[in-house]
Order: sequence, then C-alpha cells, then structure tokens
Amino acid sequence: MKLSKKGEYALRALIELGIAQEVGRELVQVTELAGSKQIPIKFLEQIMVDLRGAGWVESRRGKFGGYRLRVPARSLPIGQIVRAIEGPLAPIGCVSQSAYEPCSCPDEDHCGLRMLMMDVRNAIAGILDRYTLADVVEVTLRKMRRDGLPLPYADSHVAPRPVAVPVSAARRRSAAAPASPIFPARLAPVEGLIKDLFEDYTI
Amino acid sequence: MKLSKKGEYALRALIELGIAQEVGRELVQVTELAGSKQIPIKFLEQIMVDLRGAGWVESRRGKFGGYRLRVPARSLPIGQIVRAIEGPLAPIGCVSQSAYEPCSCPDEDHCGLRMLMMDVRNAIAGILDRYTLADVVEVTLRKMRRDGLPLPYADSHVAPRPVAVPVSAARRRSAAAPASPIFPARLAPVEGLIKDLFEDYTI
DNA sequence: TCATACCCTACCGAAATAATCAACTATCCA
DNA sequence: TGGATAGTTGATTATTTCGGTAGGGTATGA
Ligand code: FES
Ligand code: FES
Repeated sequence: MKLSKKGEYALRALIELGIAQEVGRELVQVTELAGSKQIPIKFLEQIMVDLRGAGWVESRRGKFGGYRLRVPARSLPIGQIVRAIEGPLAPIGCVSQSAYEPCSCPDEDHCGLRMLMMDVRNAIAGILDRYTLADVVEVTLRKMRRDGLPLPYADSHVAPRPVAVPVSAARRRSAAAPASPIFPARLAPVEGLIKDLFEDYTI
Repeated sequence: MKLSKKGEYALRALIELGIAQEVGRELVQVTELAGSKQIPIKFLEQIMVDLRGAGWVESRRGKFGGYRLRVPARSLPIGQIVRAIEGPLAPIGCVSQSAYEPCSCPDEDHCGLRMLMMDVRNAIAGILDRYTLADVVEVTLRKMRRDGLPLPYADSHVAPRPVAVPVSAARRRSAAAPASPIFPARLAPVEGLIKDLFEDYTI
C-alpha cells in the first residue's frame, strides 16, 4: 500500500506548481522545485518529462525557462495523477475499475478477500478521485495564511517579461488537451482532515 | 497502492485456514492450500514459514501433517496481517502511525500532500483494522451458503485422529503468543460491501 | 524403515527504483 | 555574430525488491 518516491515527487511538484500559479508566478524551474526539499534534481527532471507527456504541465527551455501548469488545477483529480504515475489504485487486480484483471482465485464471486479489497479500493478512490489538485493547493495556502507564514514564490528574482510568450510545448506531443474553459465546482469533501480544514471558517 | 503477491497469498492462505477451522477440519496441507488456486507451492511454503514465525499458524510435520490456525480468528485484524507482511499501511512515511518517518518536506504541518495522504491512510486503516480474519471468513461462508455452494474442507480423507495432539510449533519462536481466551466482539462494520452483506438478514 | 510433508538455504531472472552522464537548445550579452 | 550560460532532454547504469525455483534436510506416523 505504498506510494513510490516517483509518485510522491510528482505530486509534490504539481502541488508546488499549483501554488506558484495561485500566487501569480509565471514559471518555476526544476532546480527551484527540488531546491531545499531534498528531491534529487535529475530524477525530478525526468518525472517532469512524464508530467509533460501527460499534458499537465508545459515547459519553456533556455535561460529563465521552467515549468508551469497547462491545465486548470480544478480539472485534475488527484486520482488521475496517481493512476497515471503509479498504476491502478486498487490493491489487487480483481477489484480495479480502470485496469481489471482476474486473479487466480477459483471463484471471484465468493472470495472474501475480494470483497474486503473492494471496500478498500472504494475508500481510496473515494478520496483521491474526489479531491483535485486545486483542493490540495487551496488547503495548503489556507493553512499557511492562517498561521501567518510567508507564501512561497512571492515574485522572486526571475519575475519579469510580462508578455505571456507562447511556450514551447504542445507542439510535438498532441497528448491530452482537455482545457475545457469551464472549471468544475468543488465536490463535497469526504470525512477527514481536509474536510475539517475546509469547514474551519474561522480562517 | 498495490498489495504484493506475497501479501495476497498470505491472506488467502489464512482465510482458507479460517474456513477449514470453521467447518471442523483439523489440518490443511500446503499442497491443498495452493491446489487448484494457482499458487506456486514452494513460494507458499516459505510464506507459511513467515506466518508461523508471526505466531498465527502452527504446523504438524510428517505424514498427514499440515497447518492450522493457532489464534482465534476473531483476534486477528487484517490490518495487522498486512502490516506484518507488507509493511505500514500508510502510502507515505510521514503519515504512518506504526512506522512514522519524516519525509523530505520542509514543513510537515503545512504540507497539503500530507493532509491528503493522512485521510487516505485513515480510510485504509479504518477498514483493515476494523475487520478481523473471522469477519472475512464469516462473510465468505455466508455468501457460499446463500448460493448453495458446497463448503470446502468438508471432512475429506485426512480427517480422523480426534485427539487434539499438541503441535510442534511455539517452541523455538516465543513470538507473539496472545491467545487471550476471551474473543472480542465484532466491531461495527464501516460502509461498504462487507457491511451490506452482514446486514442482509435474508440469508 | 519408508513415504510423506513440513523446513531451510541458496539462487535467479525480471522489473521497478533512484540516480548519473552526456548531449542539446534557447536566451542573453558583449 | 558568437560564445557563455542556464536550462531541458535522452540514454544509461547501479541498486534493490519481487516473484519464483531448486534441492536437500528433517520430523513423523504407518
Ligand atoms: S478473486 Fe481476487 S482475490 Fe479472490
Ligand atoms: S510532509 Fe510528508 S509529504 Fe510533505
């Protein structure tokens, strides 16, 4: 039931990019994404390539280059990210919705393990498919603001060149190009920490 | 978020032993546990050694030997089994209750990923720590009876020798020897398939 | 004493992980 | 114009884990 380092780094990078976007920062470079956070830079680089391949981020090369989100964070459920990077959410093949495959049990319908794991899968998917990248970003920023922490990416040195130049990507890879301009509303949160934080209106 | 083959086989073996116990079968041999279920015998053998090391099963050697449960199935939460075979339930070290270890994030308290994964961990643990081996066995047997299937291990050839001879294990390894004679009651089930089946009183 | 079935140790190939190295490219400034 | 610089991209490699084999050793009961 483990998330691999790759998955962890990918999610953290996407969250960081979401935060950057939220506070108005144009581009963030890999060095900065990894910086101070102990993520091995070169490893993160090749993870970013995967994320670009998936169509979720775009990059600009050369000096003052970097990455930024290519899709609205609200349209990107965490479950989709995990599935793309890590594989199916289900702990066992025979209960996977997205990638079912029969296991060796003689009778799936009367397998207690299957019933149990079905419940586990639904619990996991219930959380990861309900929250989007935007939710996680929002919850992070709210907590930071509440505790009076300085927000990251607050327009540091790299800033200017105000004109939004078209960025390199999206040429070769036609990949997933969703970008429906309508942002879906936030789904109701499930029980848990995140729900508590969303409902803490003292903030 | 995957369960390894080893974990899957271990759980299936324990469930089978639980069923065997429930229908009055004394011992089940590895060949039979693996038989018809495509589990590689030699692999299962060494998994059984682990289970014995954990104190959950005991074995009798020699002709007409085999395995059986050593602890009441009701006292064995699935979560414990998974933790022992697979490691912590938490998807990420910084949200593990049983094996916490800090991750490389600079500030755990304001990490959105951590909050999210905490919810996931709690959801998983909420299921796996609530149901015991006995619950899974019961749910399996109920479904089989309801559909009129023949129960397995219905006193086949190996049966007799009614005297319960003390079995080999529990000598070298002093391991976990719980065996409180009081069977804990079943905890209230959480939402899900298993709960539905438990509440289906038409059976 | 023989057959059976658990027990132990070693090994192996493949895949996933984590990280490194070596190019390549866009931008800037002289 | 032509490096120099800062950054991305692709290929490669070392390490560990996973899933499984193989073979012999040992206790036990018939
Ligand atoms: S049917 Fe998949 S574990 Fe039994
Ligand atoms: S604190 Fe563990 S992922 Fe951020």
